[in-house]
Amino acid sequence: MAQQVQERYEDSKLYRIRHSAAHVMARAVMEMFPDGKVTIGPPVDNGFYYDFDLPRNLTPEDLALIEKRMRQIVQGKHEFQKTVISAEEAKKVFADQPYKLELIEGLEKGGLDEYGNPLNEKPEISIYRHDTFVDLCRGPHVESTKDIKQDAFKIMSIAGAYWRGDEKNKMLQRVYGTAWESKKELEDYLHQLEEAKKRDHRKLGKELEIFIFDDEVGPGLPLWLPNGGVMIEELEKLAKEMEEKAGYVRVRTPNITKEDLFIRSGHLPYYAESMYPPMELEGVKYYIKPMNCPMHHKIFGSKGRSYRDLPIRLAEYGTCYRYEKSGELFGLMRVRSMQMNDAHIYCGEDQFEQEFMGVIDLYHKYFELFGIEKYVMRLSLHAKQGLGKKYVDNERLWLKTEDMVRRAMDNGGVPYVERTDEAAFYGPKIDVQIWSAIGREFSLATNQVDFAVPERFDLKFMNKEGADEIPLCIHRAPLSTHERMVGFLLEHYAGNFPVWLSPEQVRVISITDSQNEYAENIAAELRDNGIRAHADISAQRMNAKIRGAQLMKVPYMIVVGANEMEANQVSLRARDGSQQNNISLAEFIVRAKDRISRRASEL
RNA sequence: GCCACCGUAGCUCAGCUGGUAGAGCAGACGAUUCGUAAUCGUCAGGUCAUCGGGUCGUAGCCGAUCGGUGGCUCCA
Repeated sequence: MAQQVQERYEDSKLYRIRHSAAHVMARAVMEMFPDGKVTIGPPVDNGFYYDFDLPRNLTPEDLALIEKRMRQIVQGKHEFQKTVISAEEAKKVFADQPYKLELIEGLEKGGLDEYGNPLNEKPEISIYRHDTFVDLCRGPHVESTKDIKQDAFKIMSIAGAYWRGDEKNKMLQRVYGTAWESKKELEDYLHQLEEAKKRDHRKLGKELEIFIFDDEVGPGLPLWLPNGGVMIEELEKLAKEMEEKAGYVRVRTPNITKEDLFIRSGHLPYYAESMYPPMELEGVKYYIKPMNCPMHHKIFGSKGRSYRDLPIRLAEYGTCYRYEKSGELFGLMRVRSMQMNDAHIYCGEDQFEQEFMGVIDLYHKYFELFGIEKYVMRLSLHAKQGLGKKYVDNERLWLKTEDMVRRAMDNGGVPYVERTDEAAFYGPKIDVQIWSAIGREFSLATNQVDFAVPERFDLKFMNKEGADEIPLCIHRAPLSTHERMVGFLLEHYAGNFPVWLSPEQVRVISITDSQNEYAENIAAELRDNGIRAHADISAQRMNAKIRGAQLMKVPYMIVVGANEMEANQVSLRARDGSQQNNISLAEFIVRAKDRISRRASEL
């Protein structure tokens, strides 16, 4: 049976509605600011935006007025009319619009699109008109403004954005809007945004007492609270088990190192901006490490290696510090201090595919365990214009290693998308892209090929022919950093962690204080069995205790009253509200231990 | 780093256009001894982010700094 082909967003009616709504918005804004300059206004996920260069900053009141005016405009039922014109004509139409003139130049000269990226062929130049407003635009649009439902769009926010996405350019004002086919869809979307806010890891992290930030410690430097500490311990335990099975060995390396190491690695010229500045002692500069690789390279190079020893897989949960710009920080997802689920695999070229796919396999095991389904594997490639700047200047090796990765993924039948200009400076990589609750995209895990740095470290092994050979290095971090992973898991589970990951696994609740001692004994016995439990013997009523445990999303509540104590039993209430009354503690322990040992998702 | 917005008790928030602060929860204490998501009462808690300025006077005005939020740029 033929599989139904999903319509591309670019071909959908929704896309045309949003693109057209952007034009209508631009018209409303230009009415307010006749001297304002327009730039571009494309559809995006869930909506659209338009970038303006205006004589003054827009205010929230302005946005309300713009939205109101847009409603009037769409009701005018103006047709969108396309006209193909020459570059000369276009320049006349947009004579007082410098940004449009720049775009026309780009189109005319050799095909640059609106973001300044090269196009394969010289495109035609077209303009779209609705009523009084004309915009340089390749379309497509809806037929008439009446296709934009006046109650199915909303202006969302105002933000700064650089012209053509380059921070050297002027900052424009970007107005974001959302538009849908019906009022219902808009309402659903807005509701969904509200729901997403509830599972924002920054909110949950505070409520569940996972981590905090403190002004005196500094931005981007999370303090892990006891509950967060437990999760980290569990994640490390998981990683160590999995890596041991997969043939990794563990190493440990210092947090600071002499400047020389990063000069040799090549990180300093590429990476200095993201590093904390050096400290100088007795004439020697030391840096806090932003990554562990160079030290692992030193360990590999610390003795002679034979092809018989390869692959060598060095693993470490290394603590790194990166000076991310202040505006880039974002809860736990983007921090300045982090612990990476790091490892470096040194192998020969003939072993590459197996090792690389071994890592991908590890990813899949983790994702299955966590039930992670919404992610995209991205093959991140170099860009020619970045050679010698962002990327090591060796095009031949770039193309070769990119092809090796592509082939390995294809042979493994693993779906992925390709993106240029996203590689590491030393080689291509597979990034696992995920989205935070509020919709921001992040690379969770990464699997990178390094064809450049081993040579700089003079790493070698003796091959079968008795000759020195430079190994390839695979950098990988399937469990990301503790920071990003915990942030992601908070949102993924909305704080309802599986039992093995839950900071507090069991809360024992006494109904009256006659059962307090019984409750404490039960908690102690659970702890003897390796289960994280404590008794709530506060003077609150049982209902309040249960509420407290539910709010902290404790998976199991053991309730004990006079009946249970009399019969030497317990009653179980799980986080999902299910109950199992008057069972033996031993029976519960079997259940809890089963879930924990299997790292099961069910309660 | 850039643009915009925000910063009031541990937390969530109220405080109209300036007349020197209030609630709920949490906490302490007391009472209550209770069957699956909040028992009642009392008390304690803030130099309204910080610093400077304007004003007879401000938590509400202006400026700077620090921190946060939404984007941009950048990234695990």
